[in-house]
Amino acid sequence: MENADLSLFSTLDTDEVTVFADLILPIPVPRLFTYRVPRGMTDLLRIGARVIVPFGKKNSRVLTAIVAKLHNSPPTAYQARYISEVLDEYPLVTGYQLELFRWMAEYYMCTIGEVMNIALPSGLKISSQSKVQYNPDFDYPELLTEFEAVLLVELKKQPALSYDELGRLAGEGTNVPALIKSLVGKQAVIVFEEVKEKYIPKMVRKIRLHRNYEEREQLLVLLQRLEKLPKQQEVVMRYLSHVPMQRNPELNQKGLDKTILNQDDELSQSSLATLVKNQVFETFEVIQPRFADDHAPQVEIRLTEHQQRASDSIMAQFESQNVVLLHGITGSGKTEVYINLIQQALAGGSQVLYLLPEIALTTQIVVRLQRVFGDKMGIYHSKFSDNERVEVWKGVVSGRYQFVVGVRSSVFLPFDNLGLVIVDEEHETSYKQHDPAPRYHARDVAIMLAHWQQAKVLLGSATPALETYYQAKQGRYGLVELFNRFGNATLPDIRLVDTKREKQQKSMKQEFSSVLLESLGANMDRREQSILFQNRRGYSPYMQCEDCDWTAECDNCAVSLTYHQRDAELRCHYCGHKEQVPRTCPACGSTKVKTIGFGTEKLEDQLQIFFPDSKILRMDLDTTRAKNAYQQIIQEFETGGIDILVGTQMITKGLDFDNVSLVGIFDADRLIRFPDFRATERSFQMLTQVSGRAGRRAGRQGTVLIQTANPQQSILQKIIQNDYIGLYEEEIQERQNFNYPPFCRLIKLTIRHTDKRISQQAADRLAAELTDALGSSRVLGPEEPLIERIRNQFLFDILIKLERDKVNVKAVKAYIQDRINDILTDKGLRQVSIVADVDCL
DNA sequence: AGCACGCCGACT
DNA sequence: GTCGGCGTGCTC
Repeated sequence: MENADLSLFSTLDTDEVTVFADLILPIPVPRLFTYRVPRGMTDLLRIGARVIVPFGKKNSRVLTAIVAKLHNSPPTAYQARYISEVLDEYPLVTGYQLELFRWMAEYYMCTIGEVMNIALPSGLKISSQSKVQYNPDFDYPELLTEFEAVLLVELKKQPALSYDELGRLAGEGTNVPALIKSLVGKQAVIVFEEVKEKYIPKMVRKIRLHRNYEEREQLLVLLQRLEKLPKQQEVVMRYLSHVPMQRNPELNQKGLDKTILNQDDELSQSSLATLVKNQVFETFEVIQPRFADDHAPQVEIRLTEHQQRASDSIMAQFESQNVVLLHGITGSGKTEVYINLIQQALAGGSQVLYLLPEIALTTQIVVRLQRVFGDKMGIYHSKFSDNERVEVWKGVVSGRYQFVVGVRSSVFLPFDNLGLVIVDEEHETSYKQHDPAPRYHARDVAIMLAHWQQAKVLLGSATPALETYYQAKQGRYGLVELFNRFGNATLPDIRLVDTKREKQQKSMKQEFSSVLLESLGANMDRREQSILFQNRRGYSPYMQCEDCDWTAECDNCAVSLTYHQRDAELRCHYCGHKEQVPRTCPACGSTKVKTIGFGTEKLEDQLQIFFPDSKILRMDLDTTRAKNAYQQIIQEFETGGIDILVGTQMITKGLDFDNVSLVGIFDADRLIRFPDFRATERSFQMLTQVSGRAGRRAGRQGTVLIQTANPQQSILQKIIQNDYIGLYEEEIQERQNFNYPPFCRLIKLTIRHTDKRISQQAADRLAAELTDALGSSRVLGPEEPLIERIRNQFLFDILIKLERDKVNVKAVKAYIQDRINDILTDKGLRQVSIVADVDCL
């Protein structure tokens, strides 16, 4: 450290050179920020550690930053400011992550600050909270208003208060910012920033017997002594029943959660208090990990012959491939294979990451994994509180969690020794982040991540993304296929129901074909369960006047409003706008305002009429908003004697019910005809996944009924035959003919502005410039998207196609970014927003 | 992103 | 005459 003798000898030693740090700040500005490292901090500061810095004009903000680089070159153009605090003694962000951040910013055309913002749970970013305190040097009381004078007397007694706290003190209805401004002006108070860690470890109060009573004899003496104090004796006995220290005296040191001991009665509380006072018990606090240690027994997993062969084959292919695709039909028992591979990787001492789509994670799969891995497994999920996410992050740093199951964002966890990454349901589009940048695809990021850490990647799906299967066919990925259902369960019998014919025969009852109604009835009689799938929530998607054709539309978006019967309102599914249901047509006054089309709510309604005695549940965004609603519905469906579950696509993912033998699918045609080059692939995936919910138990074949007006469609035939490969071959040919992924990369540019002409103008100019540089075959548009206006912003899309290997993608992206920046700084095109979505889906 | 600075309408 | 609306520009 500071050594006087040494400094005498050194002419220009490093201690004398000012150290600068290039920092990643959580703001969307495409560069790092250079700060000075204060003298005493230089030895302490590591790359990857978090620091607190002042930021903005007049240091108006306080931000958490990450050290990306340390150096000695002072910036020439400005005076660097000082770092104010170091938050981490050791890097919180690993070198691999910094590399990942840089790569993502470049690849996904965003800033490194945006990556940091999404990567770190907000509990690891500091909150800067303004605090107000009485100014001890205040001496102009004559300036104060009467109200302020009264308030100040109170304030004098208090420690520093936050804005909110001051507001409460001043009373309801006070204009707090104005009050503070006034008080600050009169120098009556001081305002300052208090920096604190947002993350608060959870503390648990525990008790244990005093050391004196750990010996068996002493304990007996104690119990003897308490003979006359039955209440106290009972408390000790209760403690001993939870902590069997007769067998193992060391258990006492771990103690017992205080709340367990005095659950119900207040009497035991006072008895306990006395025992603590008399030093029979002692209390202590420990930091409680937020994930309860359930000491789960290590369940032995037995693989079937097919599973074992798949597992062996995957391991063999890992010898020569970094990525292997496990293509296994629904219900083939991929999870057991995963578990087997995870165990092998963990035994080898490396970390494992298991990615699941958001919804699938909340379900049975986690329970199954927990039974095997117990508290060694971390769970990273958006439904968890921020503190819990920080816990997992720190647990990965400390080595507590070698294995994490998580959603998309868990690719950002600070792994440094990954051996295996599993991406389950690899085709799921929810792996692609849409809204805030970085618009990343977790599957692709996982592959990069694994590449840097020399880890292996296993992609799993019953219906792989076309891109993925193509890579496997090209030999760039390994491929293992599982075509047998677990425990010899058979695949469901999938049948098409011709709704056009039933309509002609007048045998349709509302949305239900006679075939479906009969099957539902028969299924109920057998006390078996059914699932109905309609990928549309609400009661009906349109409300229309029969006389003048007026339809209810959103004021802010170019979409029709959906009628929600339960809340008796019209809702926009894009901006959340709500309206009352009109009694008469707003345009012509007619009373013949009808609903058109149907969603899950309407199906539920009609079902209840057809089957008055049945128990029906609905699962969609509207019924799963509450915290645990999702699990509750699943639980109720499993155990609550429910006959029918009606749901949107969220029922397609990862649910595993034994007693479901019928699946009904509505409006398959709408899925198939969706105007998008991926519509066929999507339909196949979605319909196959829903179908897979039927008949997962061995010895009984499930039935799937797909209602369609056009049973001849080739894709429906493929679904019936479970012919993924046939679909792949047909579809890949189309993709090649029209040059779509996997034969090219797509970048979608979306231009938005409240003024349609300005939006159009910016889009035209951008498209023209890009066409000039890239050629017209690579630039499509601009064109209005299907929904041309959202939240009062007019949208235009430009699609850029870059063929693989032929184009310097890096350079093209940089060029596109330049053109975008040109437009954004053009005086005439102010406040247009342009968003680039790389590898858009 | 968020915050300050700066230039035009309804109010003590 | 001021408070405050939000357009514009910058952040080490």
